Amino acid sequence: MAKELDKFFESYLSKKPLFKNKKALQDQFTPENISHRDEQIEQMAGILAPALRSEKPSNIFCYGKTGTGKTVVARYVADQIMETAEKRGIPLEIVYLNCKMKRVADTEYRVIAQLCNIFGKAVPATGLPTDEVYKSFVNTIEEKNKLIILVLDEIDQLVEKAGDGILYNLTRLNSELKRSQISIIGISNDLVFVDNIDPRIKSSLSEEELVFPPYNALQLQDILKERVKLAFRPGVLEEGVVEKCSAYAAREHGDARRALELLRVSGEVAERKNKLKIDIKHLDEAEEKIERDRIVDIITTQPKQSQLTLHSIFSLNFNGNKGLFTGDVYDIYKNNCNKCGLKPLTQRRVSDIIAELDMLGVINAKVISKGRYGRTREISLAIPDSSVNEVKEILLDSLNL
DNA sequence: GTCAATTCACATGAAAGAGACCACGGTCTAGTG
DNA sequence: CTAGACCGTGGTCTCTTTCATGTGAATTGACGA
Repeated sequence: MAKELDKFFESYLSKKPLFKNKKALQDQFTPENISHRDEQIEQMAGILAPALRSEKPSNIFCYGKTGTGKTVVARYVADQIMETAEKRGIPLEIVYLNCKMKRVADTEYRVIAQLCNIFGKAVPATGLPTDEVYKSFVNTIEEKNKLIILVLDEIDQLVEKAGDGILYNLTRLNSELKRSQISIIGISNDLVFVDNIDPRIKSSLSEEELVFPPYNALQLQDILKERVKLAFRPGVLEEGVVEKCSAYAAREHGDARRALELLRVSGEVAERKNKLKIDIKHLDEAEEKIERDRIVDIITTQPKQSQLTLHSIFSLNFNGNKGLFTGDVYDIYKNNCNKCGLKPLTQRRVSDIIAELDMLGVINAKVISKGRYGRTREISLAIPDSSVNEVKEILLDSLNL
């Protein structure tokens, strides 16, 4: 066995890798030139430019669907402006914070605490009153005596979880600051997000607005080709792979991130199969794999109660029932709870869990009215047949059934 | 047959509670000089 | 005398429960044709 493994590694190394630089296909990568976003880059640069004269730039609000280049553009412009500022010794600091990161920046307290930490003031992860942390934050940046640009990525997630109070406080902060100033760049995936926040905050937050429209298939192709040059060794892609890949992604609202992921995974699939080229079949496989991984990932990270709810839906579904309703699921769920020793939750909560599972795309749950027979959710599985068994295994395993 | 009222089985909202975390400050304890 | 262990307090955060209110169409039953 040891010898075989030895051989395996040898042959692995002797193989010519398909990838030249895989990083170019990953999320955090900031390419040197960004195609089809010149307009946004120019606008953003124009708005932020006053920072170089130590004047507070307007707050910017960027929105557009996922994978339309918002983050990349923001990072790119930030990098460039920082470079200039450093060269000239201009007191400017740009902080990037992704509000979606769980347990790091998804509540008001944590965002402020995180910012304090970034600015070099240690603040406990919890335990202090929020206004205390605010004070500490104000003092810290006041000491800095700098212009600060705060990039809040996925700001919609933050507001959804923590309310818009934090934005209000942040925008108001400038009046308390004497020596430093803060500008905010908010980035949101949610297009209607601005309509739901307090109009006062809205007006101060989105002094300038940048819209990022989805890429169309041709633009995606350009972007992919650009990255392919960086990421793969020449000639490893079959004809038509890039085209099909961008077509896939364009169908999904022009999401460039997804297109890049698809390409990366196809490369990995082909590599694992010892192929010298990546063809369209690999692309299909990659798509399936991404979807399967996504679902498996979602399910394994769910809390036990959610898993049990899902398991109950599974077992009902397997008995051939077509119309599954909340009440049925809850009955089975309660039985299952007894079986594996969990304390059953109330129906109210299970109803929410079902809604959450629907949001995650694991099941379809549609609210229907059955007239005299009440209102309920009609539930069905949204998992492709090919992964149903795998998921079932995972659930049984995780629940010790 | 038509129409409004009724009714069901939850959905959906709001508020409050429980329990896990965490830091802080005070007190106790054991080790050190 | 001091560092570290140990507690109680006061705060946040997440997950739940409790209580209240909302909802949409099948059903019902009165009414008129």
